[in-house]
Amino acid sequence: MTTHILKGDRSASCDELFKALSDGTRRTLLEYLVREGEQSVHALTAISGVSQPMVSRHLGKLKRASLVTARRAGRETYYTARAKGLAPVVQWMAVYGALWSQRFTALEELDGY
Amino acid sequence: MTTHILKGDRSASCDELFKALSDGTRRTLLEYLVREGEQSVHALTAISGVSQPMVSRHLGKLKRASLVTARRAGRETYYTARAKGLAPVVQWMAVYGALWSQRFTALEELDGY
DNA sequence: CCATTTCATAACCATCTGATTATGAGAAGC
DNA sequence: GCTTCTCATAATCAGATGGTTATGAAATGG
Repeated sequence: MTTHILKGDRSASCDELFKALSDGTRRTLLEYLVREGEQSVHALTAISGVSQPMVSRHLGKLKRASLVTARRAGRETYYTARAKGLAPVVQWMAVYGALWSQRFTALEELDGY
Repeated sequence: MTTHILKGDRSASCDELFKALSDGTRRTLLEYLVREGEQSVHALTAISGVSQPMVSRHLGKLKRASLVTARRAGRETYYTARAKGLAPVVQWMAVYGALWSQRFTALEELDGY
């Protein structure tokens, strides 16, 4: 009963993760956090192209998807990208992407990046 | 000007891909196609839990995201999972997941799968 | 203490999206 | 030829979602 939990366990977090990643603004925020490290809402608003309340809401979704963590310091809130948050999606990719073609051959074609 | 095209090129397909993958029913269809190979709309409807028109529409989205291909044979249409379709997402993962933590360490924790 | 900064929440709106039923167009079978 | 099967599209609808402005709470700084 421990193995073979393809559905039911992962799918919930996968759903939240894929949904979180399916928005361009959200990905922009996440990408910026990954590249630049911990950032305040203020800084994120500056680069997001949307209003501050919207940034807060996007960050909230990323947080609920476990893709970021928040740290309050005075009046600022600093958000940080959370590495392990992507794990369920990576697993999904590994199962279906790999099962289905060569094991992440595409990774070798990255070069430029 | 040739390199550093993180945005603009990939983001379009990434958006469509993540959106396509962000729906549970769509993932179920795709997963089934990956595991069982080419399937008719009829067969996919049987396992989807939703109506046939909805299955057609979901397949349409998967097709536009380049995740499946369609082959008409008589009155049936057979859909097939398309391996390379995931590439942009895999690349995104590689760039941000890797840049951000150890290079896909999560993959090593797959065991059960 | 008052003004300002920083953030989150509320109220609201337009649009997208998933789902349904109804319909229509082609193939197959009798 | 008529019926049946397979699929896609149209018409609709409820609810989620991205966006905005307005507001409020809490911390900082004169």
